[in-house]
Amino acid sequence: MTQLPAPVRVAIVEDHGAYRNVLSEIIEATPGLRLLGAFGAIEGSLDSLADADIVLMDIGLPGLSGIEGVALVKKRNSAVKVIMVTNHSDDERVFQAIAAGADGYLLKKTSTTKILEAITETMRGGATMAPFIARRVLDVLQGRGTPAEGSPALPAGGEGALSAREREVLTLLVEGMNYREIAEKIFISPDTVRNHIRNIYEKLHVHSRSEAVVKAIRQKLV
Amino acid sequence: MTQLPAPVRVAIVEDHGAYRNVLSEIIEATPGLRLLGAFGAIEGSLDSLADADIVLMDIGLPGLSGIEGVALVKKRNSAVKVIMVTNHSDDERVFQAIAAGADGYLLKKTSTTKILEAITETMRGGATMAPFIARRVLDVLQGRGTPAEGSPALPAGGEGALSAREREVLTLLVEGMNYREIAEKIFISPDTVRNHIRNIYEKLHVHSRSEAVVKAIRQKLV
DNA sequence: GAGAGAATGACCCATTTGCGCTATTGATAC
DNA sequence: GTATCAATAGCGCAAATGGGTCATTCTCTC
Repeated sequence: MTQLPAPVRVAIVEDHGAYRNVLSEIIEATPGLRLLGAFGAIEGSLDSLADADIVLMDIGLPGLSGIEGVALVKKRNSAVKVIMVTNHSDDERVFQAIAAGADGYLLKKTSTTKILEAITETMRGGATMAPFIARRVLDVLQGRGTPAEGSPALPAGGEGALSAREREVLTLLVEGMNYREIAEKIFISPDTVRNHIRNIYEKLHVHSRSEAVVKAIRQKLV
Repeated sequence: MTQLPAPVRVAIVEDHGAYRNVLSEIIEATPGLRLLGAFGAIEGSLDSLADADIVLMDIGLPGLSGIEGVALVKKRNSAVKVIMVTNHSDDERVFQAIAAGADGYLLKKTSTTKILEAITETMRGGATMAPFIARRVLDVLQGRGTPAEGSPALPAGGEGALSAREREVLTLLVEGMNYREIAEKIFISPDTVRNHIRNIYEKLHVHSRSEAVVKAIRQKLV
């Protein structure tokens, strides 16, 4: 059996002390991996990072962000592989990090075995994405933007503004549903959906679905 | 204790008999999964595929390819999740399949446990990519690597799969014009406008004006 | 208690849309 | 030379949409 010729040198940048310790212990406890250092910030750690084979980089760092960190490390030494670690798959910075050259993307809730798998796969030239990250990447590649489901709680406040129900219907319009689908989704009759949409058109000064969704998106109504 | 309300219905399309049997046995041996059917080709299996929750689809099929298969299945029932299975990570069809709407990508050498993981993650709304596939996807998103020759250009790459004329029509769609208005604007017949829009829908994988304009805006096609 | 708004539901009707087919032309590819 | 493809154009049809009008219920507010 062929072992790796030398231990894989791993560096960690994570501002949260507890999680940094968890990661450190995992690395140190794994044969074939050597912990070069565990840091709380990019600043002051660049030399070590540029000397690593793998960097596990938190995306949300104080000072220089993880995104800037990727770019800086890659600039110093493009051979370094950087795996980003984040809390939320819907983090907008996912794509900024990818653009900056990240080699993988994990969620903090990822199991330790998965983290180790990610390291070995990355060293072998692959990349690892947590499933919910991969989903977002595929969505973007397929052009299905980012739904970002959630609360229309903020009462945008404009006069002549849409009612809560109307915003709800508009959101579903933007998602491409027709009258019947919207009706079933929010448990009202298709005719009532038509009425809501009618009122939305009037308030937005449009006369078709597509005009409404364009306006909704451009004005960030949804 | 709450079990899943119903087993996940899995269908398989794989022309290589031995591997098809392997996959079938894995599915049948796993509690919570039910094998709807294992087929050697798309032709004749579409009804079953459209009724599945998950389809494991070989990409290199005789007759209709796995890519065409994804598109057909998604067209029948967009709720079906399709996981592609391929032999080679450098298969240029990876990106065609993603564009066609694939929900995941595995290599045939992927272990059975990974396949089952992929199914559960996909059912939960995630996506799974084998590391060497993920690598290629990241490369493309980062502007390195190429989505391979003849394959349709990806949205991230810029112009997308739309022809110049189609983009022109799409722009007018976003501006809220109807068929007749677009026709007058660019001096072609309304029927031709319909044809262009039809082709746009097909390429964007949508089925209505509003879906198309949403995608156009989010994807910055216009 | 009257009035205003909202949300709900319904009917009619013309137009628009989405998609099934087919077909010709010109340019490019192999 | 043939195959492919974009662009052009047409026909038919079912479904979806947009607009008009009317009505009921509930909740606020004055």
